[in-house]
Formats: sequence, structure tokens, C-alpha cells
Amino acid sequence: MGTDPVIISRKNMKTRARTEEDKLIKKRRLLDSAKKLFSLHGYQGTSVGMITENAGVSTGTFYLYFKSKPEIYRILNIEGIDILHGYIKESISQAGSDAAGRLSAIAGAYFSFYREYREYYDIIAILHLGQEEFFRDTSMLQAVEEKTVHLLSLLQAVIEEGIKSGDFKPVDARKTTTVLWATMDGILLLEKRNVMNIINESLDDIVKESIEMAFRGIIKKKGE
Amino acid sequence: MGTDPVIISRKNMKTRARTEEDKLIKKRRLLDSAKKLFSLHGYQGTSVGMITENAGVSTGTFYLYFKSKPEIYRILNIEGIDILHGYIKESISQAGSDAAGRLSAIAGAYFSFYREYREYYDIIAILHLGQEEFFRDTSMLQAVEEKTVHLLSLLQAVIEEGIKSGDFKPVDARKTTTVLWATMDGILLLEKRNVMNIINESLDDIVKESIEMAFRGIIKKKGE
Amino acid sequence: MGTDPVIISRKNMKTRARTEEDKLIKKRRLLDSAKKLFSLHGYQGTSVGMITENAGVSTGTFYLYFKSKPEIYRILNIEGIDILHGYIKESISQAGSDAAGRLSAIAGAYFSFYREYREYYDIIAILHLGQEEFFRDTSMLQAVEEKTVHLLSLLQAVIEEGIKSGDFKPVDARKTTTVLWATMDGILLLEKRNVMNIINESLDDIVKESIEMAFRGIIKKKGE
Amino acid sequence: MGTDPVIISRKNMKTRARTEEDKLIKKRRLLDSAKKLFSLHGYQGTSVGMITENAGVSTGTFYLYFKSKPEIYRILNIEGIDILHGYIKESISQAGSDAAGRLSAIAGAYFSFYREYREYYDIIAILHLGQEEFFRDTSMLQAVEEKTVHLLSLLQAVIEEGIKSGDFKPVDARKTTTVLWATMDGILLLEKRNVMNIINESLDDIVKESIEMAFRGIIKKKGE
DNA sequence: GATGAATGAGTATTCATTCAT
DNA sequence: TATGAATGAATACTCATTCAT
Repeated sequence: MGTDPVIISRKNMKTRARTEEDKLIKKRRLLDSAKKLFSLHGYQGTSVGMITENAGVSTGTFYLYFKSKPEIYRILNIEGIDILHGYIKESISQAGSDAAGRLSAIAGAYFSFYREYREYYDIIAILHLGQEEFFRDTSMLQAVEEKTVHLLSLLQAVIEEGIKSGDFKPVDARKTTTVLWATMDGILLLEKRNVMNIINESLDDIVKESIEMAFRGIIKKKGE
Repeated sequence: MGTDPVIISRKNMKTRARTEEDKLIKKRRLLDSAKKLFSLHGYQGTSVGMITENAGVSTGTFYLYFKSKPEIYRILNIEGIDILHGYIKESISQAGSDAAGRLSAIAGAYFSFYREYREYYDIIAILHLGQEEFFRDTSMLQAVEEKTVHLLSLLQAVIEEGIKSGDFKPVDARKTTTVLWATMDGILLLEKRNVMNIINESLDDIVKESIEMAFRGIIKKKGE
Repeated sequence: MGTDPVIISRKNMKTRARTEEDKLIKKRRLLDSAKKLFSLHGYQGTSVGMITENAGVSTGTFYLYFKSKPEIYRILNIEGIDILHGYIKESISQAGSDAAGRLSAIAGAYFSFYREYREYYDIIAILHLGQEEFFRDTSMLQAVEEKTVHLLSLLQAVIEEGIKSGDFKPVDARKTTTVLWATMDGILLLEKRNVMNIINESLDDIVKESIEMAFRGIIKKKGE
Repeated sequence: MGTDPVIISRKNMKTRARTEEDKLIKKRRLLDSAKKLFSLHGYQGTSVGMITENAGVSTGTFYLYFKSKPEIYRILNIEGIDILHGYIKESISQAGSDAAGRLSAIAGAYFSFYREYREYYDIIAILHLGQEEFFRDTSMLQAVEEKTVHLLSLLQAVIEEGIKSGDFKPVDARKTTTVLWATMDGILLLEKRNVMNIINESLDDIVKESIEMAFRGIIKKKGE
């Protein structure tokens, strides 16, 4: 790529810096390509060649940055989970102190994640399914599971607070958490299955409806 | 025709399928192998060779019974959907006349289907996800979608009846249907992702909880 | 096929006769199917399954009548050559005594064979080409070669007679024979390659022209 | 770029093709293997595996240089036709101005092509025969046909000139062209069928004889 | 004799990964 | 570091032939 031969004094430093940066950029380009392609064609439907071509590098370069195809997949999973994590945490910290608002915020964050990082969502939530064995044994899955559990615990904490503060009925916090999360995931599943389109409902409306339903069920009525 | 009258030596299935019945048995063996393997490794992760090996026949035999790999997959989809369909319909017809019971029965049927036909569930509900392109163009997927919509309409009818009879609050029937179905699917998704195990909750309990939650939300309180 | 149970006395004989006849009919049906299909799709493009299906018998039956796929091909070759042989001989015996007429008759017989037994022509004249090795080692090819040489010798005899009788110029009989035969074959080759169609010439006209050309060249002019 | 200046160690072609030239050499090696094998065993009788083995490369390498088996076949057809075309054109341009000489030159060129590029001859002239269906629909065959017609038109032009200049009798130029070309092809057909060998005639002698025969027929005698 | 289910080697093609340059 | 040519095992599918019934 013919590095600039003129600016001698800063050359070394600059070259290194650029190189380091270049490497990161290249790695990111590969990750982004992989993300897009995995989301679009699935894990098995995406070849390393497709990824490198999309990233504009040669085949061999892929193996300079990643050990294997499973590895880049694993990295994307971790990235995706981390982003989701950040979203949820941020939403909790920014929400007011009433339990309903906090819970709403978490749901909002989850759906925002889906809308803004759909490719990551596909990777962390969808692609493993029905590939049991293939992904089951890897440490990656374990990490994903742990993070998932942590997310659930964040939600659970909110619900427990709500119960303590008297905003929520004295439900079983863990079970309620699970069902709420399941509802969110299930809605996205229907969306992915194209069902929303077919029955002519918008994702937004269904999301709103689900939160209302949950509240009508959980929120303690005055005088109850 | 004329099945062998000497029933004794019938057992070794390595032999030729001479009667129509034998052929059906062998076809079923292939279907069962494929069902298991698709459920375990996904569509792309399952090779025809794996299927025949599992069924204890040679490669060529597969093509005696099925035209192609997509075909056996399509057949399994149809079978699965039909069984689910039957389950749901049966549950509705056997349930009493009160809306809550009918709704409960449908949910029960769906989860029963999952428990008893987990492999079919994987195939009809999970495997397509994240393979957009690959399955999007086939008529098979369309059929699956249609059937799904039909199932949703069965549930919706029950909810509408409930509203009419005064058992349910005057909710938006379609949106409510969608959310309820999403919750059911979402629960199974968590189960599939192994989350139930990790958080030490049983599928049964969560199912029960979800129905209760739904009811607490939908059922009109006396004097409301 | 439920043989007639009534006419006992003639049963054995009749059955045998019918069976023998049936066998011949079946064998012929297979041969005819193979002939048609080989001519249409080539040797490699024709499967045993195609032949049996076309003949309306089962796969296994094929091997009751023929040892292998090459064998049925060999038989068809011999049949074809024999018919051609018969045509040529008949044409010679029926032609008058003048050399030109005899020669004309042979050419006519060859082209008639092509027109009436095109499938045999394809098999004996075309299909081997470019499959050297595949057919080269079999005894079949040798037989075909011998018969071909014999046909050439028939033509050569006519030419030699013509020379002796003074009808033809004193040409080299063998070489002339070869060139004449080559011309006939070449014309059919162009026809097979669809060239006749493209240049809008009819096979008949070209055949006539070729014979005239040959004569204008071979026939001794009076006073020459 | 910059071919290795140390020419010594260049020899082992087992190495990677780094330069454009190396790639061309390897591609050619594959083409040559394919040419030889197609000529020997026909299109269907030649597997990609045979080609790569003969070329000393692995299966996958084939697809680095060619898109498919039909593609390499198509390329060989085009190459062959182009060489033949060049031969004929060159022969015409180098021949003197008398019609007989020009005609002789064309025939000579055709037979030279056969002798020097026998494998190409097999591919462009022989292999399609009796594979109707298989090749009929491809654009390739059409191209071959067009080129064939063009070659015929070159020959026809020579004959027409000869007629105009008075060297040839006033024959039907197109029909004569067709018969002459047929004779050439027919001779090669006999050669391919091994007949020349069997009857102990050399191709050269027969070619010479055929040209003489044609001339004795076409050339106008003085005073005629 | 007739059937047709079963076989398994063979086909074209793809793809993750390696490694010489 | 970057390249991309090379590999070869794997894939879906076909077909001549066998053999139990």
C-alpha cells in the first residue's frame, strides 16, 4: 500500500499507529461483514469466502485475525450480548424510581436493541436454535447463558423492588420475570417468523399491548 | 399383499420392504431419523448420509423414498403442523364452554405438543429462523405460515367468544391473541435456550404462571 | 397373468409356446426401447432404468434378457449392421448389370437405410465416435469393423467389375471405394450436424448431386 | 509480476501459481488434460476428477480456473473452432489465384488441422453427435454451427470464383461445396472408425485420391 | 420368470483451512 | 502483514447391478 516515504521522523511511530489502527479497522470490517452475513444467511449459510469478499480482504487474511469460523461467531455473540447488557443497564439507570417505569424501560431497551441491532439479535437469540449439538459444547454458549441469566436477574431485581415498594402484587418474582422475558422474546419470534406482517399488526403496537397486559395483571389495584 | 403368515421370523428390518406396509415402515424410519437429526443439527447440519446411516440403510435407498433432501424436510414440516393442528382442535372441542377453560386448554395443547413432539416443534417453529433466504422462496414456508395464522385464528375465536360472553374484558382480540401466543412461544424459546434449567424453574410451573398472569390481566373482575 | 385354467389338454404346450413367444416379445420391446433411447440420448445418456421403463418391464427383467448395458448395445450394433448388410446385398442383386446402376443402387440402399433405420444408423455409425477407449477393447467393435470392411468389399467389387467391363475409368478400385463411401458417410454426418437444415439443402438433393459428381469423375467419357 | 530471475529452480509445477503466467500455464495444463480426455472418452465419459488427476492438481483446483465442467468444454470448442478457422483462412490467403489450387489448399488445411489437432477435431466435430438433447439447447452448439456454416461459405466462395474464372464447370456451387465438405468429413470419419487401418490405406493417399476425384469431376476439360 | 427394493461406488461441486510467496 | 492458490474431505444425488421374494 506504499506507505508515505516523506515524513521520516514520525514515520515509525505513525506507521505503527496506523498499522495498529489499520488492523483494528480490518478486524472490525471482517466482524461487520460476518455479522451482516450470519444474520442474513445463518451460520452454515455463510462461508468464510463470503465474509472476506464482503470485507474486501483476501481469504488468508481472515485467519490472521480469527482462528476459525466458529471463533468469529463466538466473538460476535459476546459483542452482541455486551451491547444488549449495556442497553438494559443504561435503561434502568435512566428510568425513574417507580417500578412500572423501570420495567417499561427494560422492555423498551430490549425492543430498541432488536430494532437497532437486529443483526446481533439474530446472532445471539436465533441462530443457535436448532443447532443444539453444534453450539452446545462450546464455552461460548455457556458465556451466553450466563449473560442471559444476568439480564434476567436485573429484571427480577426491578420486580422485587416493585413488590417491596407496594407497586406490584406479591407475585413470585422469578417466575414473573421469566414469563415477562418470554413474552418479549416471543413477540420478536413472531416478528422474525413474519407473522406480524401476515396478520397486519405492527411490532410497536404489539409491544405496547404486551406491556399493558402485563401491567393489568401485575399492578396492584387500589383497594385490592 | 398377503402378509407373511409365519410371523416368527419377522423382525430383522434389514431385509427388503416387499409389502406396502414394509415400505411404509422403512419410510417412517427414514422420516424419524431425519426428524431427530434435523431437530438436533438443523437442516444444513444434517446430511442425507447422516439420515441413511441413522436409519440403517444405504445412501441410494433414501432416494427410493424421497425425491430430495428438501422434500423430506417439507414432509416433516407438514406432519408437524398437522399434529399440532390436531392437538389444538381436539383441545378446543374437548374443553368446556367457558372461555377461560378453552383458552387454558389451547395453551395446554401447545405445551403438550412441545413436550411430546419436541423434534417436530424444532422443525416447524425453530429451524427456519435465520435462514431467511434459504427457505423464504419455497412454498413450504408459505404453507407453514398459513397454518400458523390459522392456529392464531382459532385462539382468537376463543378470545372473541370470551369477550362476547362477558368472561373477558373488552380487549383487542387480535392483539391479545398475538401477545398470548408470543408468550407461549417465548417460554418454549427460553426452554430451548436452556434458561429454564439454569434458573432452576420447571417448564410446567412457568406455563402455569403465564396462564395465571394472562388471566389476572384479561378476566373481568366482578363489578368491574 | 392367470393363465387360462380351462383348456387343460393344450395347456402345457400352449403355455410354453406363449411363454417362448412372450419372452421374445419382451426381449424385442427392450431392444426397441434401447434403440430409440440410445439414438436419442447417446449411450451414456441412456440408463437401464430408462430402457425398462420405456419397455414397460421392471429393472430386474432387463438382466434376465441381457447380461449388461454394454451387451444390449452390442446386440443392437450387430442387428443394425446386419440390416444394412441385407439392404446393400439386396440392392446389388436387384440392380441391373451395368456398373453405374449397381453403384447407384448401393448408394441408394445406404441412404435408404439411414432414412428407414435412423436409430440403427446412429448406433452403428455415430455413437462410438469419441468414445474410443470405451468401445475400443470390446469384441463388438471388431465385429462392426469386419462387417464394415465387408460392405466396402461389396462396393469395391462393383467398381472393379465396372473397370473390367469398361464402364469406369481404370481407377484404383480400393481408393475409389473408400472415397465414395466416405462421401456417403460425410453427407449423413452433415445431416446429423444439422448443417443441411441450416444451409437449406435437402438430403435428397445432396445425395443426387454427390452421385452425379462421382460419375462425372469416374465414368470414362466416350473417346477418352 | 517480475518473473523470478533465478530460472534454475523453476521446473516443479507442483507449486503455487503466483504470477499471471503461472496461472495461465496451469489453466492450460487443465485444458490440455480435458482436451485429451474428452477426445478419448467423450464428454460424459470424462469426469472432472480424471481431468484434475491427469493435470496433477486436486479436485478443488479445477474450480479455481473453471466455473464448471460444461464451461471447460465450451472453451475447448471455441479454441478448436478458432484454430480451424485460422487454418482455413491462412490456407486461402497463401494459395495462388487459380481456383483448383485454392480448393486444394482448403482441403489440405482441413486435413492438416485433423492431423495436428486431432483432439480438437474430436471435440468440435464428433462429440456432439448422438448427444442431441444434451447439447442442443446450449448456445455453444449454435456457435459451432455458425462457424461451420462460415467455413462452408469460404469454400463456396472459392468454387464460385472458379466457376466465374472458367476453371470449373458451371456446377451448383452450394451443392458442390456441401458434397466436397462431406467427402472430407467422411474420410476423417472412416479414419476415426479405424477403417483406414483395416483396409491398409493411408489417410494421405485417400485424401489425395479424393481431391483428384473431385477435380476429374469438376474441372472443365479443354474443349468441353 | 418377474419384480423392484436395495446397494454403494461414482458424479459435479463447495468450502474451511493452509502455506508459499 | 497480506495474499490467494491449493487442498481434499464433504455434499446431494444417480445408476448399473444384485437378489430376496
